[in-house]
Amino acid sequence: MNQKKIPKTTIPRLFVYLRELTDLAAYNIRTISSSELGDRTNLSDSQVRKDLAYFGQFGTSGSGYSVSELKLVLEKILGKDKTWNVAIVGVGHLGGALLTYSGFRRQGLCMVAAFDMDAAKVGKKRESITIQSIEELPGTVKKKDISIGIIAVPGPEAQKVAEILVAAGIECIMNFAPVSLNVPENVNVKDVDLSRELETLSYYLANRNGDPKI
Amino acid sequence: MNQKKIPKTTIPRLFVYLRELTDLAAYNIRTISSSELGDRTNLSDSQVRKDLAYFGQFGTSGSGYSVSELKLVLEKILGKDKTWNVAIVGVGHLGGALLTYSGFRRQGLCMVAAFDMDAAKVGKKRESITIQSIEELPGTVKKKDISIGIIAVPGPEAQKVAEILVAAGIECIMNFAPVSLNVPENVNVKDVDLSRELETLSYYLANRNGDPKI
DNA sequence: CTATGTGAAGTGTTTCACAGCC
DNA sequence: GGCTGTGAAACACTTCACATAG
Repeated sequence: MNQKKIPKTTIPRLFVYLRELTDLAAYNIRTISSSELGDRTNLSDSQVRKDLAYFGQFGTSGSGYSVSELKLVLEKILGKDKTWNVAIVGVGHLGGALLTYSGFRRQGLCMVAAFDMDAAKVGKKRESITIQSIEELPGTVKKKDISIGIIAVPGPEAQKVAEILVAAGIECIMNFAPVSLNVPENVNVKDVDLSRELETLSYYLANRNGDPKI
Repeated sequence: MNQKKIPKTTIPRLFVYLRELTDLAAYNIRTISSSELGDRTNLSDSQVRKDLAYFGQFGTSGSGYSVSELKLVLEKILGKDKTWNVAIVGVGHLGGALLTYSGFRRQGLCMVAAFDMDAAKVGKKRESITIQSIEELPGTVKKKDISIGIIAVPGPEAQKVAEILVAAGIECIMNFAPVSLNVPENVNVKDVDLSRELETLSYYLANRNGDPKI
């Protein structure tokens, strides 16, 4: 086995490097060293080298990495040649914002459908996407080749929505509801709990100077 | 030194336990074992026990933990008796959604001010909060005792905003911009990069069955 | 008999430090 | 000289397994 095990933490960092390289390329910078790339991303130089070394040898001793070459390599590794169709379930404040969030499309993620349980919202349009009833989800997932589902419904509804998504064949879920979802092993769930993130920040605020003892 | 080092990963989990305990208390469930709490949060029983044991001995051998007691203990540890004032910078789609996101208030986080660089937005109201010019930030932070800042501006503006927040005395920042911020050591930054999270999900989608090699 | 609390073992990740190359 | 690629060491976190308590 030639291939070492790649830490789960490495992949998100590769996306960070890629963004930085895209910026650097725009400024016509030709080469960059691991330590400089690390400075720009708040990571250590050895971290940068190790992450990249999992996938091959792309650098040149003495001068560093070619920006354009490394950018291409990362795009290949990360599958940026492909685009993925995304559906959102729950078009409240947050869901609506995500629906219109321009950052996704730039990264090869296409928001192609939106669903809501609220009959009053069904049929309304948001940025060229017509909100559909949740009953239409399975059919739309197939028809539009959707592979990622975003859950942006209130906590108590989230598990039910997850089951509908899984039944429709979705294997990648981004969950904004503050509950722990139960899904089959083959389904990948990424929890993004905004309150919890903020709360965690505030914990450190509360225990800034004192000890974190009870 | 009586106090063992607490893993950084433990704190977010304590918030997860607390939410579950709040649910359990609402259903009048009196006691819970580590393994049952683990099942409900998708964590292992030993993980639950270890996390709690960092802060003391709250369980009873043979029967488990008292729901009400543990809930109280966690609220104390996590500083849920306090509330924190939050300001948001950047009232676009995402910032606007966060501004009106009801989940924060429930968790002791009060959104009290909003700022935007766009003069057209300044003076407008969103959910009882009047959008202010960024120049007013330092004064408002002091006047309203704001301790957490949320950055929801486009990437290129984020670093500048971070500097303004830091200069105003903010030590906790939640950053939604897809850039790595440079801030002094005493400032706590939590990056929430929605595109990156989705991209990471899609990476695993792309490499589901094949090897993740280049 | 059930379930906690906890050292010890195991696993995963990051940093160190240096040989080798440009 | 400067910088990469990489084993080895250090560190961090999770799981195991069991003595101990109700």
